[in-house]
Amino acid sequence: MQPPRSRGPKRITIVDVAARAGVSTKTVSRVLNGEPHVKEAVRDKVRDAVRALDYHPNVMAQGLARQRSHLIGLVYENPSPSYTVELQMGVLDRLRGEPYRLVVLPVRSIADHADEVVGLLRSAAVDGVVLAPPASNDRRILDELVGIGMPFARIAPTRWDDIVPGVTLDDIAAARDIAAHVLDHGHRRIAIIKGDPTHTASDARMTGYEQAFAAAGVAIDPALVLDGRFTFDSGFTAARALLAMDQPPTAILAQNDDMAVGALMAAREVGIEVPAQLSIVGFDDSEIGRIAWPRVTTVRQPVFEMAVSATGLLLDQFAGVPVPDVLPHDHRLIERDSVRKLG
Amino acid sequence: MQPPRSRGPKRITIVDVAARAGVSTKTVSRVLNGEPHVKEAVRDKVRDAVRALDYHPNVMAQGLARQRSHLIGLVYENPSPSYTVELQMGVLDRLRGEPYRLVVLPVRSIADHADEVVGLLRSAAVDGVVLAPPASNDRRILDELVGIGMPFARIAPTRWDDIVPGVTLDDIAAARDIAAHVLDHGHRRIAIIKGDPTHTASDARMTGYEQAFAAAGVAIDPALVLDGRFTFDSGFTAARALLAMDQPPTAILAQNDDMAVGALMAAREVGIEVPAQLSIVGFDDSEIGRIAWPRVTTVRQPVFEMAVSATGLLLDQFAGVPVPDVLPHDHRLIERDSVRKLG
DNA sequence: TTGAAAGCGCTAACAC
DNA sequence: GTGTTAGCGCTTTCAA
Repeated sequence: MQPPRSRGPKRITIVDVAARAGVSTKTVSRVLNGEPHVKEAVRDKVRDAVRALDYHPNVMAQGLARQRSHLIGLVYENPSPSYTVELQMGVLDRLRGEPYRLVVLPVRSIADHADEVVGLLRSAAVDGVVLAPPASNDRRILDELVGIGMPFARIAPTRWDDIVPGVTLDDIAAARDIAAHVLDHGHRRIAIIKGDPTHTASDARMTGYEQAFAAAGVAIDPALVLDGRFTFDSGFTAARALLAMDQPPTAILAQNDDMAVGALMAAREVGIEVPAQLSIVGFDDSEIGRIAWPRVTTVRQPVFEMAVSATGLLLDQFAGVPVPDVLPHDHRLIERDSVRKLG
Repeated sequence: MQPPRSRGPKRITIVDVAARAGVSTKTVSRVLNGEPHVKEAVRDKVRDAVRALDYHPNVMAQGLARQRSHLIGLVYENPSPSYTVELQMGVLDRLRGEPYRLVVLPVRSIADHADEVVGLLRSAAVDGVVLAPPASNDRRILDELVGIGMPFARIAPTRWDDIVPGVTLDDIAAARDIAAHVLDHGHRRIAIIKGDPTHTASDARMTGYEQAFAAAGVAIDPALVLDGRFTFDSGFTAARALLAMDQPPTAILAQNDDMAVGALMAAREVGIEVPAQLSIVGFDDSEIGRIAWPRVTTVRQPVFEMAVSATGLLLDQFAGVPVPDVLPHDHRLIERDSVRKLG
């Protein structure tokens, strides 16, 4: 294929439409934007001209003139694919039918690149941004955003610092519930696979676990607490180490479903049956936990719905509608087949 | 949260930078865009002013002036999440470090909305677009794109019609290989779960199956051929129907991995063991097939790499570099644990 | 109800 | 090397 590929003939502009309809460009603009004060007859003439010429407004010119791009950004890290997918689907779902497009802005490591994120947003010319964890918890990013006056919506931050709006989930309570569930089933030698240490959710969930252990009067064995990365592979690796111990745990609390399924795979590789010999629970209620075998018991975090809500928060800000500071979302224990009653 | 949220003080423009640096706006522009013919001393002055003012170019103004948005679109349907994720990651991977952003443009049903796709692209103001199947096969979309001179790259179309460029995979050969693999293992009563009927890949893969069956002298039983949708659920449903038959198949060819894993789940629900009592194979080599149990035998389609290549094709077009018409990618049989030798 | 003209912030063409 | 002057295509005063 040869390069030149000229951009075709000259583009049709609002001037052409105005000329053809015999009106001014301002009138065309009025019709296009549904503004009042145009006679119906004139409206029709303009619409005919638009159709006849197959006119499409130049979005960048519009953007320049009205100072908005009709683009929104989604900033996220990429640890768990299942989380990311739901997140994105939620945003897209809310955007359906709205005159806004989604620009995806994955950031390798928010912790390492926090100072570049806002520059990224400016250069992407987005009107606003949905911040997934851990960006939703990054003080530098938030402060800068407030500084330049760019609207945002925070997803599931672990602390607010009076920076709003956002949607929330009680990570601590959710983690407490799932840990309590495992403790209730008689497990005492329980391992924990934490998420990415740079995500504050990892600490929040750990806190929830600790509360449940304390309530049950059980001590957490530090030797059984490992760091993961929220990925399948990291769960696999951590579980393999755990299961190779002299005194392997009877249950594993993984801080998300990807890692739980990774742990499942590790158990299988060494011939340990779940849940017969080992119980495993996750966190999130991702697709991956539903299709695994056995299906993993988890605590549901409504990621899709939170993404929908957060996007709504953004759209409302654009519309000048007052928005609530915090939109809470509920977690829910989902009992499936990966936990067994002990003793 | 209250709405007004003023857009802050007036934005800093190139004029401010020029004034502060004591040069013309054009010179600032030159420095910013790394153009030659500027004295090093002047360059420094401009850079200092940029830093001091925390100046960020207005992307829409740039876009309007140079007639490019630095946005690229990705058009896809959403049947298989695992496919979509890999696709998107491939595009994003290629875009890393490039001054282009990705706008995701999911379309519910390409077949039903083909005529709206190009309008969508225009209104998204993208410079070019990566077309995933089935959009990459839609003649209307392609013709319109050629008509308005918008660069594109087709991913794995099943027929070219001289509309290039794109990346390709031999769906027929890949399907033939995986079917032959199952036939080689002695299976004769083989069911087929096809993909979405509106995707031409479904027919191409079917053709590959037929060739393998013909070569083995085996007839395809039409009663064992069911339509799926490329989703886990559709694979589950189809397999359940298959396994409820008086004479259930001994093997299932699913046209992608999501459906294969769905079939796996269906088998488990009725107590049929895979691969002991039933062999199942997929197509794609998606993440889902690797984490399932047993891990599913499949034929690899390098979706990620194809997305990378396609995006490269687009960037090269922007750069005016001549690009190859077709970039072929290879498939590869991946033997795992879901097929058993019969008899 | 409609239009003329002045931006929006940047780059391109052409001087100097 | 550097600056001047037009646009890019649309929306917005503000008149009429």
